[in-house]
Amino acid sequence: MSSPSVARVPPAARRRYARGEKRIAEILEAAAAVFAETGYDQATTNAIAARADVSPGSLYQFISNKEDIARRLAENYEADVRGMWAEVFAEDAARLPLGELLDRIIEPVLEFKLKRQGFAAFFEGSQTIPALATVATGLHGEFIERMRRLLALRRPDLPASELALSALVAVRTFKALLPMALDAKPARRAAIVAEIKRAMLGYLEPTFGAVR
Amino acid sequence: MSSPSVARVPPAARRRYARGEKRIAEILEAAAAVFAETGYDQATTNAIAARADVSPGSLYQFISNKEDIARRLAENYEADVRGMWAEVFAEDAARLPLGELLDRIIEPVLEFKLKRQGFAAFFEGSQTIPALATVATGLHGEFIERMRRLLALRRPDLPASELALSALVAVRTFKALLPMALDAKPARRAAIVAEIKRAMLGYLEPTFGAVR
Amino acid sequence: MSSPSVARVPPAARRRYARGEKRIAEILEAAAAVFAETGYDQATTNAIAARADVSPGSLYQFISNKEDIARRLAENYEADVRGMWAEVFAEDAARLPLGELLDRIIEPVLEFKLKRQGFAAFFEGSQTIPALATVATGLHGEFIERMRRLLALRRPDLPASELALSALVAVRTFKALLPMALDAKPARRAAIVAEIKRAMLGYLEPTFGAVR
Amino acid sequence: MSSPSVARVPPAARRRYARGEKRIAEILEAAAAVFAETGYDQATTNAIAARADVSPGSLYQFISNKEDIARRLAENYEADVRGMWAEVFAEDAARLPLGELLDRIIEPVLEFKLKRQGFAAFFEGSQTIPALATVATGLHGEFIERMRRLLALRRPDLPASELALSALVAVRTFKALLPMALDAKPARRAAIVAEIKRAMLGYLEPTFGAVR
DNA sequence: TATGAATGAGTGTTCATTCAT
DNA sequence: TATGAATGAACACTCATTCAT
Repeated sequence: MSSPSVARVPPAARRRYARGEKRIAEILEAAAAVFAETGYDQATTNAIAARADVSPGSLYQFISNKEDIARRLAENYEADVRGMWAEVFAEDAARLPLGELLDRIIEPVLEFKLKRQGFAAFFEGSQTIPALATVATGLHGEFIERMRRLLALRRPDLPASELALSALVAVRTFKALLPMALDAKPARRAAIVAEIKRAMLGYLEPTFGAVR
Repeated sequence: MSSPSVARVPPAARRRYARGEKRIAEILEAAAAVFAETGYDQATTNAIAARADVSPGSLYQFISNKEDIARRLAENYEADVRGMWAEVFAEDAARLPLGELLDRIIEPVLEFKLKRQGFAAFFEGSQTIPALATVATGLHGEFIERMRRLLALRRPDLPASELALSALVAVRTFKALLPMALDAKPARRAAIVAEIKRAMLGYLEPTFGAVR
Repeated sequence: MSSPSVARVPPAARRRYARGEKRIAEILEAAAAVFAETGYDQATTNAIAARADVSPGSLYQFISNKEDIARRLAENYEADVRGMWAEVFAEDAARLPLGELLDRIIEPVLEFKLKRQGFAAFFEGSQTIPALATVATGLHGEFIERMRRLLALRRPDLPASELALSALVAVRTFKALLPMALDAKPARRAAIVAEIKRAMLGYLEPTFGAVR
Repeated sequence: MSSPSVARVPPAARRRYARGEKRIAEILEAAAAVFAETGYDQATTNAIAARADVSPGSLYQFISNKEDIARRLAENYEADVRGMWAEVFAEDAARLPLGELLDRIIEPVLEFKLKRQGFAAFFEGSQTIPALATVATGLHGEFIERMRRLLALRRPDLPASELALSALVAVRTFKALLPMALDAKPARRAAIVAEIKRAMLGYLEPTFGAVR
């Protein structure tokens, strides 16, 4: 997860602080795994503690309750997603040929989700846990919005509603197809990615294929 | 939910039996609502009993445990889906022009899910509940398989792997886009359905558009 | 504890209701004992359940949490105290000679507290438990107010502030001395009661002894 | 709190020792405040440590456990009470007119309790904490005994049991009325003290008023 | 068959105390 | 000596399930 900058702090304090930070990271990592395996409700704080090789009490030295763990995970995940997006949706993206643009998006998102395997799926499907639902919904909306802006730059002549709908469909399709690549054996992955790209191209090409 | 055939049973026993069946149906209906609202883990058997206007003890006259409720719901749901599919994927479907074929699929599935609103979403997202996961995965696989067979009839010349992949992509895309129509205000629904169709056509047309 | 009137309820429902009532009474009795022995904080709900010969879960069939037990105990105690007062402070009390008036008060209060031994002491000293503090403070204030009114009837010529102060002092003194009688061996009790009366007479006589 | 004599110890050790003493004093002061505010059970050692500006671990450098804090506080309180009593119950007290004797007692005790406000009340009401109950009971008994001796000097002719009872009643009454003065606004205090004195005089005068 | 009280294992959380640094 | 993270037994409370009526 993203590590905050460490500077201008006396070294002793930093060491102590760092210990706590490390523990939190361990706990969150354990929690991510347990959540991914069993779901939020079935996940017991004791199981998380055990997985993090920590006593039940230690959990509460750093987090304030079970939902707080979820919230922190969500926030870390959110920050990481934003970090990835910063590169994916860089300024020049709109000027790329559609095929290259899709490569530019599919590749890093796939890589990102591969690294977070289980948790990403858990996160995406957690509409019943308020702490996660808010973040997930927000990120989803932001993804669509970024896509919409990209499409708008290519076809400023299209009505807003059409642009919005295209972005929505594109993002939903993409999110639905990506797991095929995630779950596939590495050897098959390239072929599946190609097919995902083909599918998206098929949908977007007619309208957004040619940049003026 | 589908009611099994009732025949060749003495009338008194039948009445008793029917009464039990009715109770089960009430309980399952209540459970579907509670599950949809709160999720499986948060749903308490007491809440389900209360909603079904039945005492907690009575619940266990008809079901053997909480997971059993989920299993029965899943089985009923499965049967209903199969019933719908029987019409959707009738013999003549393969001979339809692609556009009509898509209408034939999209329309009833949308209608079906609209009727089961909350539960369908709950069912789809319950990977952590074995009783549901099995059925959901099975149905998902079957949907893909049916789609694959349909495509195979249209292009028997294509290699099996390509057909399988196309079916997979088509089904996933469809499932990902359908909620847009489900969640939309009724007035917007037709437009969204049209866009869903356009998206799927865009993907399937090049390969499966023209039946020889 | 005060039992609510039982009437105009179908007998079956009454039996069921009565069972619950009995259980609540048992639980409250057990709780009163445990609270009296260990104090509110040290008292565990499990200990209360065990003492009531009931499982931990059963406690929560009737009460909603630990504080609720305290609240109910306080309310029952309050009701019982009010019941006793109704007789003690009857209309004619103000016309009694002071000595007889004191007998009229001391005797029933002593008897009442003897029956509730431990709990009364616990109740009186529970300023840190909001559920009890409110009731205790209220009852205390009411006791003083009743005494004040009694004294006011005897000496309507005295300024209000003096009457209030006398009532305050009388009640506090009485409450402080009563435990001497409670804790004493039964044989000594009469002598101590006499001394309590003498002490109060010594304070009240000069001002309120002679009714005009 | 009373500071033990410091002498005949090498200066370095003394400084260290003194430092420890200071820490203990700070901790005990913090504990007294926390106990007074929340009660013994609700008071956490962490809260005490924080209030004493000390880490939780450091607490145990000086005290051996939570009850030990209470015990030390009780002992300090006991010592302070004894110190006050030494003056109050000096040799000449028995020869004073009763009114002056009461002044001699009421005044310093009131002042003493005013200085210890919260803790005194906490201390007095802690029958469930053995470490405090013992000391409180002991002090209470000692107060009565001192009073008894005073009364015995005035009326050596009275039977022991009567003297004991009078002392008991006097002390209990006094303790019950004193809080009225403690809780009163300073302006009202003198009037209340006068009333307390009047009440006690009313009880003691008849028997102990005139020294032979 | 229906009821709802009864059960008790299990949950999240706290906190007095210990211990590595 | 001082720190504060670590510990783990306990606690209040829940809920799927059972059982007496």
